[in-house]
Amino acid sequence: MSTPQAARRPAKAKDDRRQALVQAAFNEIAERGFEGLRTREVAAEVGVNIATLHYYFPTKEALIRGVVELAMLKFRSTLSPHGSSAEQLRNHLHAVRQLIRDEPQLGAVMAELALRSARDPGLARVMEETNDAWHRMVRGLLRRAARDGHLRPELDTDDVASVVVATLASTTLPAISGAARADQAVRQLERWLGIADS
Amino acid sequence: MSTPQAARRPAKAKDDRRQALVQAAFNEIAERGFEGLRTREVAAEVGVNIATLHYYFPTKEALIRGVVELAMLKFRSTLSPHGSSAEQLRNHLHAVRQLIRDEPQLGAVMAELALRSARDPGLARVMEETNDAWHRMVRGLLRRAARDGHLRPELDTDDVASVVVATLASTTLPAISGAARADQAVRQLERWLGIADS
Amino acid sequence: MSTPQAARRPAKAKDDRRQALVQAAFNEIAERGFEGLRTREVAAEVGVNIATLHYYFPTKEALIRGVVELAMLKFRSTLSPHGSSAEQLRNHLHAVRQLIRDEPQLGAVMAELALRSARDPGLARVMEETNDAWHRMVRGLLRRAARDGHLRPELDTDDVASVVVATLASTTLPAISGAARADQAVRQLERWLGIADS
Amino acid sequence: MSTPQAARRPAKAKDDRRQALVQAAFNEIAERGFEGLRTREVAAEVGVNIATLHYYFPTKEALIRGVVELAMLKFRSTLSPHGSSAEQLRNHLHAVRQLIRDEPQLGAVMAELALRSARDPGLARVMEETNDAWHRMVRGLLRRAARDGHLRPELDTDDVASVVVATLASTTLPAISGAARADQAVRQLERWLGIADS
DNA sequence: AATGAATGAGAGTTCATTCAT
DNA sequence: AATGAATGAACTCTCATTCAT
Repeated sequence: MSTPQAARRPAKAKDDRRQALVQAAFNEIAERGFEGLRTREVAAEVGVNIATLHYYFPTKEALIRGVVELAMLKFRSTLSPHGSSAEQLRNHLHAVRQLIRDEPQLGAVMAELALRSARDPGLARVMEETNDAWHRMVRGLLRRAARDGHLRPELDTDDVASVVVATLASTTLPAISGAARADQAVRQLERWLGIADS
Repeated sequence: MSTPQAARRPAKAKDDRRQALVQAAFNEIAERGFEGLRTREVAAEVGVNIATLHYYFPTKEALIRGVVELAMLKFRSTLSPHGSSAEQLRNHLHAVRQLIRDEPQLGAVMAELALRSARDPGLARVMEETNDAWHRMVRGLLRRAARDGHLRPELDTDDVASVVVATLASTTLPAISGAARADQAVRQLERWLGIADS
Repeated sequence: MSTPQAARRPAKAKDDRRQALVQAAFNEIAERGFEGLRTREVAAEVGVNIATLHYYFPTKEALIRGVVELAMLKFRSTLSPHGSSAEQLRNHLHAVRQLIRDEPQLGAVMAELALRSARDPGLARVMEETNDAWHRMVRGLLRRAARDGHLRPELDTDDVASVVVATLASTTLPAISGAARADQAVRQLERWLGIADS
Repeated sequence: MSTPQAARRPAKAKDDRRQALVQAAFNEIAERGFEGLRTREVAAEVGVNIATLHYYFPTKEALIRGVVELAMLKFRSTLSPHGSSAEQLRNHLHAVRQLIRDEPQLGAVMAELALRSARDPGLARVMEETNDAWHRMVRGLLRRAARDGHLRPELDTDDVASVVVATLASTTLPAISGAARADQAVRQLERWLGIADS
């Protein structure tokens, strides 16, 4: 039906539209919460008919699963450490802090997903995996820093990782941890870890 | 017709039913989130007609405001410190940790409210007040502990309070901070503060 | 509990409250139409509980029947002719015109009742009686005026009465016959009848 | 699949259903008044789901505005005079009289709208425009008739038009102006205007 | 005589989903 | 691949009415 050479790449176009719908749903959840997520609004944001949305996602739940994937993708892409061994820990703290500051939508969606996972075992599994990966990564950074002498060796890296992750995670709840408080917390974390700038 | 002791107190009865409805709504939010809050379900849980619910609360929003009050009451009642000056800090950490562990519903509702406050300025104000009070209280405990020599004096109590509050607050997101992780985080906090049990 | 002299006149008091409720319902119908008649609003206007209204009027329909009575009473009290034989006709035109102008509420209620009578045979009978009485009265005035030489004798008093009643009745529909138009119509009627002032 | 003549016209089909819903609402108002207008009943009369009604009309008020348009259309289509100059006036009286007789529903709806316009400024404007147009048209007929010598020249055409319109309008209130009375009134109007048949 | 509390039935409206085209 | 039209189920809210006191 289409020559290999000048083929209209249907799979690609289809994927584009799928992604556009997922991104629109992501935006809606960030702005209005699951409480205010309306499939019609998502379709309208992309400029397609509501029936078209159901062509790509048979149910609202399927669309939400798409949002979960997207959110995990966005979040995990920030996790990978970079920079020299000594700086990776501080880099990570700053990266996550900045991620939530620059794209608060991701924080909002992550928090919405965290709450929803209490009622959705499948989602709970996904969230747990992501969270475990995060915890392991932070713990790895801590161990390396300790080995390199940048950290007091008597620290239990598992426990410290829990505080780090907990503190960073709480920045997704703006009502509880305002921007200023989030900065204070991260700064104090750096002091305790002995990796403060100055 | 009624003994003085068990006298019928109509005002009390009305308050009772109001509270029963608020508590039922509280439970529903904890279990299903705002996403799944249905007035009919709330009425059914109390065993009254949906019209009766609207007799006490003209709108769903009014009912939700009732839930906000209840949640704030429940949470603030845990804030008041107790115990000797030296132990108050540790007591508080344990009290909040235990509160979320024993009544995870309160944690769930607090987190739901935190997310909702992003779309509800009135709620945002209430949450901010409560949170500020919490922060101030923790900071007060830290200052007293520092003055009494139980804490390293060079610590910035404002920043440390932010970490403490952030860590404790994150325990309301079970998906991010499982029970074990929450315990680890609190333990590490105690170590850093120098108030560990053993 | 009360001496015979200073007796609380229960029958009278009861009637007073009944009448207050009917008058309040009358006002509501005038302001919002049957479409907007709410028993709770009627009770509130009188300052009593909704259950008290149902003590006096078992159903909404019973209250409406009270309003019908009141409207008929108010309207019929304007019908009785007065003044010298020669002036009675003009007096009547002016009286009705002024009644609707001064108490537009009565006009509104009469029109509401007129429409409702299409669906309420009992009301239709009452309205027909009142209207027939009105028509007969106008016709009587016309006949007397003709007999006294104040009117052209060749007029068919029945037909003329129909025009007079129709024209006056239409003043209850403000949307169709504004105040100015109503005045014009009455003036022209007087000219045709030869009873104009100047 | 479809002949050019009976081609499926989607735009037309949509309009058809819209009109069917408006006509059904029109019928309901005529039969039960605004007091008894139920959207579910309207949808049922057309044989569609209540949600379908809301697909075409987002709110009940929007549906009512459709009814207003329809009523105005129906009424105004009768206004255009026809016949020779001398007969136009009589034709109009008969046409309106017959309209209300043959389609009493239109009369009922017009009266309902007249009453409602007291509480609905937008509707009041529409009614006033239609009514003014009617009044002007009747006055125009009167002036032409006077010019052509068919009418006594001393008549104030504005005032006479008011009586004519008022009398005809009152025929929409069956309770006040029964069929026989309406005929009498129109007959007498013709006599006064000197345009009676015999 | 009067009321606060409660309710059944039903109102308008919303929403995810389906289906013919 | 896409859509306009349609729907069933459910939602919040209303209202006349009832009942124990």
